[in-house]
Amino acid sequence: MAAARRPAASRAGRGAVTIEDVAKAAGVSRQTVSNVLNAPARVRAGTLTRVQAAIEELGYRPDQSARSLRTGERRTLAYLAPVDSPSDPNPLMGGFLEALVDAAGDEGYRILLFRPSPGTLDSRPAIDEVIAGRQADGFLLADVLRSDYRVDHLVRAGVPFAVFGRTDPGLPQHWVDLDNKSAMRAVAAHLAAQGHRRVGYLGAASELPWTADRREGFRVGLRDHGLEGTSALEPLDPTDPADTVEAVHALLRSSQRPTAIAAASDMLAVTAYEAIRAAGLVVGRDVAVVGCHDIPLCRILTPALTSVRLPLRTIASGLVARLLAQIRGERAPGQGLLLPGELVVRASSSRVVEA
Amino acid sequence: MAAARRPAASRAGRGAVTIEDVAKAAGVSRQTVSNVLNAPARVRAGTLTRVQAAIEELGYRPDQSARSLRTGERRTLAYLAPVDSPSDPNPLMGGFLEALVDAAGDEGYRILLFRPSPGTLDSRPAIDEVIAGRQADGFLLADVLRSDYRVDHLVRAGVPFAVFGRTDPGLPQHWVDLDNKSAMRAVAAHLAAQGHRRVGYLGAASELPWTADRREGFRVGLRDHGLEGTSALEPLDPTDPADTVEAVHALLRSSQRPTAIAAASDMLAVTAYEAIRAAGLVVGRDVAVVGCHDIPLCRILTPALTSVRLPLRTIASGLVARLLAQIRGERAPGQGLLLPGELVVRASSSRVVEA
DNA sequence: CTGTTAGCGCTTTCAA
DNA sequence: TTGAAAGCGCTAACAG
Repeated sequence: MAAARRPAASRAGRGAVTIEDVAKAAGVSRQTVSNVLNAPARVRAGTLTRVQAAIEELGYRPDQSARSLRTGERRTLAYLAPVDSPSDPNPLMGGFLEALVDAAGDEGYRILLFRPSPGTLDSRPAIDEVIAGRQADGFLLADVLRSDYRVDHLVRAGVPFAVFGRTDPGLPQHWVDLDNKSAMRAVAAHLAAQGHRRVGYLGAASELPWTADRREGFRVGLRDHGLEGTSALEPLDPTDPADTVEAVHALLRSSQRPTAIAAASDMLAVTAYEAIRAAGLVVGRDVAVVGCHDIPLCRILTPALTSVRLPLRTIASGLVARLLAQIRGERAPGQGLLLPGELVVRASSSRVVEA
Repeated sequence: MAAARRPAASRAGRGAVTIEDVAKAAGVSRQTVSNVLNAPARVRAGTLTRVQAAIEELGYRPDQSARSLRTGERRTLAYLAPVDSPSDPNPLMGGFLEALVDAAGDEGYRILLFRPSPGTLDSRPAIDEVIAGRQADGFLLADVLRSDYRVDHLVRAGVPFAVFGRTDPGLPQHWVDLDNKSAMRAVAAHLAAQGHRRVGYLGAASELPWTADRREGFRVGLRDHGLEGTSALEPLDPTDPADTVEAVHALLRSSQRPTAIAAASDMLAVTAYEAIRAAGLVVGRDVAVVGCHDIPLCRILTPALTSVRLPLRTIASGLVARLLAQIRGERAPGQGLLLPGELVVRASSSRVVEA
């Protein structure tokens, strides 16, 4: 057999089992095999099982390239990997990608990772490249800004896409987002329930929309429960811990020293831990702390950090569902999906404060 | 036209600009356009620029599926995303993937992410699926075990692949790995240089080969410098912080209390921080700490954590180079590549200890 | 229900 | 140096 003669790379390249091989083995024509795969209803039961047996036997899978060329479907979704600043990588990116691969895989789609070519800031050429090369049926984006030129570009290109986050209304888009406001309201509610009256907020300074949303949500939460908020601080450079430490110290030194601090992210919360300790106070006893994102570290810290968990799998499947609905031309399952975060209460905020 | 009837997906699907369009625009035949792309030397300078102008003008890119069908090349590398335990996600995975995408992109290749279907533990069916569907030209693997059935499977399948890590010798493989032993020797050397005499080691209990390598390297490092090592500990469940805390306490309570602790990973080091504090000691002053991996958190901690940085970009480009060499049938640039980690000294271990 | 025919967009002989 | 013809593996019409 020719196939057996080829030593290496035999299966991957030429010489792989084709639809013709299956047809021959099952004693039918190519077309019947194709029907078995794409329109089983048209095939008589007997033939069906016989062909399926042959497929199984030979380990046949349709060549994706051939199928794509014919149908125009790529069965691939392109994910634009965020230009992750090496200084502040997203520890959840790995988990999110896995969730994405699983969600897409459930629907028979694959995930193609792409990025702007190194050294380039503009993602548009990279997007155009994928479109022009017909490498994907649609696009997935994360970390979308209020006004995002990438979304703009995809809209113009007339290509299906879905985003995690969302721009200002005005641009048509299918999106999934964490309900940042409600999440932070819930944090405020939790702190109120624990008996806290004076609480501080440690915000991040970033153009990502959740920055403002979380602060606003927290503000509303304070009002809901008649809490007294020490001023919401905006460290200038969230990647510089010294800056954040200074901000926390300012909070702690204030005449109205808060008994709890809510941070806009877990990383900020960690810095708050350090600052609180440096001030001679004990986290969880003197000052409660709550973070956001629920990165793995939260469980490792002492005390373990209360945080808002991102429903990564739900986000991923929501994105895939919305994107596929467009690709298939179905009515979308609602254009946007606002997901609640899950408050995971741990030791950093579980002590009840006396009035 | 049937194609024009399709409403959305217009550019991505049918109706995209084809080689024929370019040929028409440039007033040449299809093949000439193809030659411009694949064998520019064969085309007269004048024609070349004219065709290139038309390509630019129309934004033409060859349809990947068509090209693949013809050539057998997929220009795609499949990366098997580790089955990331939700309990212990790898915070560097995002950065590693980005490095991989960049390295592959430099060579004109894309990265296809794939995983075993949810609920399945065995990656082999997923691998077979990619092979049989001819979706990739080769495979990339990480977190390889000493005896790894996935490597075994790829060898059997006769498909090109490269791994981050390596199995026991015996299986043919092209690999890139961190020189874990040397890295830990360097850590020991660093601690010796700082004047430490009694140092402890906090090991992880895992079947990943680096676990043993790092411990062994550290042991050798101790000998090199005549250091006294408190027993190397193996927390039973590295994901359970309480367990690790207990281990560190045991170290600190020992009659030969170490003045420094080297941890096999940053996460363990963080737990060591907590345990040291719980014992009423100050990290960096009473006890120096060193981690490994240099996750972003290291810079955020107080004191900032000394750690061994993984050269992710070099790892990625080394993997891609080795894989492509096989795919192209070139002689590989050396089968294995052992890379040094970079010791990043920070405040957690920069105080010099008096003798 | 099954087989025949055609062609997706591209590259690769081979001729001119 | 350029053009004509063939065909990669598959699926969608259509014919039997």
